Amino acid sequence: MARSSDYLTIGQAASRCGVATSTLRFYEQRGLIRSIRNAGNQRRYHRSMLRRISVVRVAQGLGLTLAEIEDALARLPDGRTPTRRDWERLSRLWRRRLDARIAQLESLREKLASCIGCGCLSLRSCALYNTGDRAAGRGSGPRYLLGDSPEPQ
Amino acid sequence: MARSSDYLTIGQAASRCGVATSTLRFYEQRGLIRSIRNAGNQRRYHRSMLRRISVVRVAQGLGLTLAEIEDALARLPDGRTPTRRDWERLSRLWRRRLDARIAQLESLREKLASCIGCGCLSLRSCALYNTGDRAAGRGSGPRYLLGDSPEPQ
DNA sequence: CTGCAATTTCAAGTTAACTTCAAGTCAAGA
DNA sequence: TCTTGACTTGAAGTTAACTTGAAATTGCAG
Repeated sequence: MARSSDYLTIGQAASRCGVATSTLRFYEQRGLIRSIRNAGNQRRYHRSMLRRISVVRVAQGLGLTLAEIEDALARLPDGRTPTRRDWERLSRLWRRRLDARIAQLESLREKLASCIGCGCLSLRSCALYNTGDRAAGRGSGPRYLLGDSPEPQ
Repeated sequence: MARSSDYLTIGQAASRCGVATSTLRFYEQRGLIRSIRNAGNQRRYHRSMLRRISVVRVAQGLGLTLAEIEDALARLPDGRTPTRRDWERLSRLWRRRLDARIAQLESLREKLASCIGCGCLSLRSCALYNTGDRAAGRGSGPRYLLGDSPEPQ
């Protein structure tokens, strides 16, 4: 029942999704995607997995971390590839994140505009400096440019 | 002529700017800021340096990397702390970055909205998937969530 | 003068999201 | 069968922006 054309090698899957093969192995190791093995221990991806990879990539484009994406996908019943309905729910959820981020940037822009003339940058009085938008201080590592998640989950 | 109150210890400067002392040492090592040394080889920051640190932090809040900030500050005559006029120019420049980023996110939001119903995520036809907004593939390291600089410099 | 907090330097660690490398195995066309 | 390209694993490297740690000084209050 499973035609061989339903399965792709890692190279085929990677080129279809526009990612490197190393990325797919990495995603699999993180548990974001899955594969089966052929007789020679090589990965084979079911075509439906392409959809799941796409969702991951779109979510990344929206600014989600792999951990958040992992979490969202893990909430799908028995780890299935998102159905149309799942995707509807996910994209609605993520849209709110995007809205929040845009609002944040717009507020920043306003503050910047009102500060262009004043040049104050006073630590006490400048709204721009006291915006609190900076992704600050939790642990080491790079500072994330998209800022903190406004609403976890 | 230089009152001692014109100079701050690293701890004082750090707490005034809301950063860690290690951050100031790191910035100095990167050439973003400067200090003089007292008799006992400890750093002393002139009050005007607080302003420069503020500019760095604001720029980071706008999503610029330290390399870009470094570059912008390096264009100021003999590395002076930004004057009101300098800040005017810088903030106008950075505002354009912010505008571009907001526009990018808004376009993404539109695409997402139009995809909520369709659930296609087709690699060929889906606008969302083919937005090209992902900060992809230049070298190793983390992928930056703010995307590529739309206009270098 | 004592004692403790703040500071110094330099090296190494942290985090995310991957990539690169080494050394070997598998697949498939000529 | 030969050869070449795709695939395997695990470990280590990459990048940004810092932080942490160790061992030694310095500053200042009492």
